[in-house]
Amino acid sequence: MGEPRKQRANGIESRRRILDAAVEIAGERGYEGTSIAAVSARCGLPASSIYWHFKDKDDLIAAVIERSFDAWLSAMDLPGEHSGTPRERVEQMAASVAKSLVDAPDFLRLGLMLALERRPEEPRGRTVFLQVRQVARRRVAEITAALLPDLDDASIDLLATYAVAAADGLFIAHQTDHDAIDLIGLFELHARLLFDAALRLTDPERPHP
Amino acid sequence: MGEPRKQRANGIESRRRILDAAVEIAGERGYEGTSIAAVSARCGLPASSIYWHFKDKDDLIAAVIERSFDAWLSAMDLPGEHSGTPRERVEQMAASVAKSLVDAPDFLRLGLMLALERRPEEPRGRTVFLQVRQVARRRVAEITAALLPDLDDASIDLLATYAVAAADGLFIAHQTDHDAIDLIGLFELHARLLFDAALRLTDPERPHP
DNA sequence: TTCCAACTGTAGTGACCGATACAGCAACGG
DNA sequence: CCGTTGCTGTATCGGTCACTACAGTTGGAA
Repeated sequence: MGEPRKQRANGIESRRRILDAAVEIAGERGYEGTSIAAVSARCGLPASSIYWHFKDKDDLIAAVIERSFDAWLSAMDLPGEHSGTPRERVEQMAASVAKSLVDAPDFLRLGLMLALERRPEEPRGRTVFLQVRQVARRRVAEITAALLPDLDDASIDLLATYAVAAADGLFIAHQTDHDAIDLIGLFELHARLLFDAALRLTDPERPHP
Repeated sequence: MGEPRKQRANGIESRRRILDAAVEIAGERGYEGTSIAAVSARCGLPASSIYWHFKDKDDLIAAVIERSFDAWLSAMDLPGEHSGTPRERVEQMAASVAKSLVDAPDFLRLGLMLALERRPEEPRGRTVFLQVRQVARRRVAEITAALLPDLDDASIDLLATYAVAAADGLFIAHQTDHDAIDLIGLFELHARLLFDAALRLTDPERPHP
């Protein structure tokens, strides 16, 4: 069997243009509001090209989510070195996440839009988003456990759930009221609150500050 | 001039049925996905009745938001008595908000769905939601200032913004993963984190816990 | 009883929806 | 040169969209 035939140059280029247009429109108008005609008009390619690259509209949206997720991951450079105190490491992580969300907001933006919907036949992009997000939550739980070994499992789970859920909320506030919200500052506060809470949970007898 | 003619009994009843159907469908499928035909099918009234009660689709969605807001407000019984320590009062408020969001989730649910969209011609329901939410944020800031008079304005603003934004995130987590998320417990944690952070902000020299 | 406002039912409007059929074109391997 | 493959252009499908025209129907006021 022959190797897969090399695709022509403007094939991947067209796919990129379609996804670029789709991520814009989906971010403006949601799943249902993303019409193929609108994507076609914005990227300058006919509908038949969109349907050549993607099976159907659901497949297109799922591809948008997946590409946005990759872009977000590479925008977020988690500090690999285990440097500094645990508190500093938590603050570094929060800053890194905040910066990545400012630079590559599409993934969380579209994902949350899909997540809030509950249509009878769930879009594939929604399940992809929820799965990825579940993985992220577990990662946060692992890191929390590594930084604060004294925490019991229930506390770790509660903290991790709170950490990512609240981060979603801060992100939405930033997206909704772009000018008035300092996302970086909010994530700094978020990190401090979380760390203090973690310390309190390790030693419930600690007096209130 | 005669007094406004009393409307017939099943006029308001029909209006209620339309709104009930619309809030369900809008909560499932978002703004664009809420078709008049679907609302008509679910409430059993023809499209012409919907257009008699509401000017157009935008007006219907706005009415849904407004009614959901009223329902949410009356589901949230904020403790009027200034009883207990400030810490206890904050925890009571958080519990009250959490309970109201479990009992009457439609307002925040639909509002956040609309808030995340950015269509060129903004739906009226979205502006209504954002305005109401801004008022709520100011109320939180006022209460914070009253409970902790030593806080400067910038800290109050930061805390209030964080408080409502994070609450949104917790709510979304609960809506998205209804079974695995204990919204009441998360709001308890939320209240404690906020109060500790407020204390820290009043006295930055306070040693870390 | 008559009248009129408050609705409801029927039957559409043109525009748009997602999706497809299919011919045509460019570029490559042979 | 040919044939195959990757991709685009045109044209259209049946279905659904928001919305409307308009003729009932109902019930209280006069």
